[in-house]
Amino acid sequence: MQTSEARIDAAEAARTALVDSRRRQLLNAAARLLGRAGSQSVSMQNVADEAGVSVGLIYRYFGNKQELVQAVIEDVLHEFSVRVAEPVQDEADPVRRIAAAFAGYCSVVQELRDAAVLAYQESKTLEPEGRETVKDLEVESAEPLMAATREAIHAGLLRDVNPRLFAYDLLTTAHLWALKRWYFSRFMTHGEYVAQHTALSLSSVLRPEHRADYADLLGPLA
Amino acid sequence: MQTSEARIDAAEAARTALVDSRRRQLLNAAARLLGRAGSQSVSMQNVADEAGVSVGLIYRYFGNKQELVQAVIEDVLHEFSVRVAEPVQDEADPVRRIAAAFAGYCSVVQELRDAAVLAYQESKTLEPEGRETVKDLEVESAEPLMAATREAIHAGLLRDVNPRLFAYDLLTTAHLWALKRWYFSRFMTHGEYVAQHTALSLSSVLRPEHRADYADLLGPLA
Amino acid sequence: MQTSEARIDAAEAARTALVDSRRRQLLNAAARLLGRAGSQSVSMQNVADEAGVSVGLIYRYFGNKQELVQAVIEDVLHEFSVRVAEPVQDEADPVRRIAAAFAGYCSVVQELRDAAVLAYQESKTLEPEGRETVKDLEVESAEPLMAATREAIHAGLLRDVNPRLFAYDLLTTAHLWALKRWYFSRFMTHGEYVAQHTALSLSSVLRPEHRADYADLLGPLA
Amino acid sequence: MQTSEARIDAAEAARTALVDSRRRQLLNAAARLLGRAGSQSVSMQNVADEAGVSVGLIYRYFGNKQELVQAVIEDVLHEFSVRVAEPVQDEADPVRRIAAAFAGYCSVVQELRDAAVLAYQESKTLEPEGRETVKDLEVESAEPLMAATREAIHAGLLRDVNPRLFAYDLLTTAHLWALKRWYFSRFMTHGEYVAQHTALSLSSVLRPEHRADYADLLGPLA
DNA sequence: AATGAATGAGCTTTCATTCAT
DNA sequence: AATGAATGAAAGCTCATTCAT
Repeated sequence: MQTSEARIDAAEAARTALVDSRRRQLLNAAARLLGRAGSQSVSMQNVADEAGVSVGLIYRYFGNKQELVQAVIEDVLHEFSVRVAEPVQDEADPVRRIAAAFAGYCSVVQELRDAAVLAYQESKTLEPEGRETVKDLEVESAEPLMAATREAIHAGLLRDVNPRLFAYDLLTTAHLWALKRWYFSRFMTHGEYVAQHTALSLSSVLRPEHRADYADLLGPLA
Repeated sequence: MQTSEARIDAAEAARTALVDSRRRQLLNAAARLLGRAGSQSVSMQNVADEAGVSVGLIYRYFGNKQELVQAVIEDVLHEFSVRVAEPVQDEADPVRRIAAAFAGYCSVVQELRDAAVLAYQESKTLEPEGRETVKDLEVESAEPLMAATREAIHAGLLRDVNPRLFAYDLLTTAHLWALKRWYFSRFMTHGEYVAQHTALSLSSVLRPEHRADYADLLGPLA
Repeated sequence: MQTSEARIDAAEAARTALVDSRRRQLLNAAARLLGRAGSQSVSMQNVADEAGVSVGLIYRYFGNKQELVQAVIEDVLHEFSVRVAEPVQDEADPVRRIAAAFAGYCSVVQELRDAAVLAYQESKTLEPEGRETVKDLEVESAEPLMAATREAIHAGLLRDVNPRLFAYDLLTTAHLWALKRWYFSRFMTHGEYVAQHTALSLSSVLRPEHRADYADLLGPLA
Repeated sequence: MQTSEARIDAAEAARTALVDSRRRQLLNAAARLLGRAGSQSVSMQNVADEAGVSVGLIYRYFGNKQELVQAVIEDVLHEFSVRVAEPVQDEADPVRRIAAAFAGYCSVVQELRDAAVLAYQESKTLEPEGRETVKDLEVESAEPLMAATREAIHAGLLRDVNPRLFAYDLLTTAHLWALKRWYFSRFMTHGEYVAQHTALSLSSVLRPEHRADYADLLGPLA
């Protein structure tokens, strides 16, 4: 038997769930629109049409357009963090964990290409506060890489490199495929892009005595 | 004593000079604003105000807003190409030429900070044709680096790396300071950013037998 | 009792009715202004003010200014066709039907004065496609007159005149009151204008042996 | 030997001549523009370009755009009056003089088509005062026809028709070819248009006893 | 909760007009 | 007398936002 509070809680929960699903519906519609027609085409009317609701309804879930755009970006970055955490867990060797994390970033970028470019294009239009949040999320998404790097250095596998620098370079290298695909795709596939950047990065910091252990990752640079 | 033709030529020259200086004035004003905010947030009225002229005047020098944005971007990229060519010439050693070219890119980026971000943020908003021109200019600006890289490989100083990949990575690393300064400046100066990336890049491709020759460039990674 | 479908249909119908009344409101406001001044001198703001709505609203009902002007003209011409068809039906005698049709045109012109001038003044400013539609509508509105004329000729009442020429002359004569009222009203009323042109037109083509039958229409020319 | 006043007069005359030729140059340029690209295209810049002078210069000869447009229209109407007076003089018979005047109007209309339409299209945009002048010029151009009509009536050749009505009808019939050529040219040439309207008009007012004398003008209606 | 008609500020662009040269 | 660079008001149009239903 339900107490009155429990009933209220249940109702509360139901409402929250509804709100969340509406927000999700709208965020997805906006993301779809961005991917299909670019950020130019994101008008409130277009988002409403794409989501199959009315313009007015959007304002029940987002205070204004700014907030919606902000939410879309944060949503994408969140997706990033989540999807990158997985492939890293299985790997015991810290160097191989670096490679796995980088590969993870790259595969998410490849999949969310258009959305990933968004952060670079729209960040200027955000409120300072929102911009900070976006930056925080980006830094956060580099965490797994940074942890693995620190560990690898500590284990004496890598030279004494600044982990924040090294990790962020790898993160941006992953992003770079989205921004500069037009160039790199002229002479290499995304797979080659990932492999060769893995090799170059590790080659720059792997201590000579351990290079042989990671010949498979270094490829021709071994 | 002036002939009548000489007088006409002089008048022509004066007008051309005036036109050029006006274009420059407008390009600079627009670049300042576009660097600060995206082109979506910059109105022609804003540009006019920033340049201290009337809206109407802009249209005497640029057909429409699109053309103005395009011209600003091309102008920045041109500046890039020009300013980067110099520091490279003096260096005979191809590896040191790579370092010099990278340092050159980095110093131009540092100086034109806001403008340098433009190409990344606005290129998606350009007309396809204009986009191609921008891409061509960007690729062109990587030429000195690519030439030095090829030479260094040919001289047996570097491992067998893809020069297009290696050179473009360096180019984008230089650009990256403009995009991610907010992060890197938390723990390093621009000078350190340049030095450490020079070291990392060379470290990844320098053949072991030549590392000693470039200890000054490799720093702690030597 | 209403079924759910019936309720939806009712809502649909209500919306359609609202849309129609809005369109009408805007068309009337625009027609009033366009009749007074040319479309070049009439701004969308003017139309909005005249209709008592906002500029933005006009664009919900008409894609752009061109479309609005086009719609106003077509609306007037449609009104013409509709209002002219009536007075003709009752008349059995084809000659008297010509006179009735002409009188009909003239009375509509008199009533829609300003609007009637529109087609003459704006047709050159329309898109080619729209211009064709306007021409078609104008030709269509001459149909009743042309039919009556053909019949009268076939009945041997009129000389062998080109019906397309004769009918169109009458149509434009009716329109002409709107264009040249400033002149004709100096020395005659609209009623006299109609009577005397009826007389002149019939006088030019009535076979001598039937003139006496239509002395009432020929007046002093009998 | 010149007196001082004579010298001043001569200078005055020279200046007046220069002013006139400049005005002419500009009016012709504007008329050419109208004929080629429609009234939409008449901007001060376009007129200046067409005339091969600067925009500023136009304002030395016309106070503003309004005045220029007005002058163009008046110029065309003046041309009308002048060119119509000639063919009438040779004809002694007043009925044939009517036909000659009508033919004269028609041929001028045919030649100045685009310019003739102008009066109908732009008159709404003129100042009230200018509009009056245009009307006066139009009435004036009907003078020869009216005189001939009066004479023909007085000579007992025509029925007792209102000469102002009859003459103006003919004048507008001439104009009508410019406005409705798109229709009439479907089934007749301009020559046939003139001949058949001459026949119709005369047929409506010629006294029966004189029809035979003008069988050549009446054609099939004889 | 949901709709979408209505608003109006703000954008890009044009062009008549001025005025220093 | 002649130029044309410069101005800025005003146009057409868009779209974030509101609110009666």
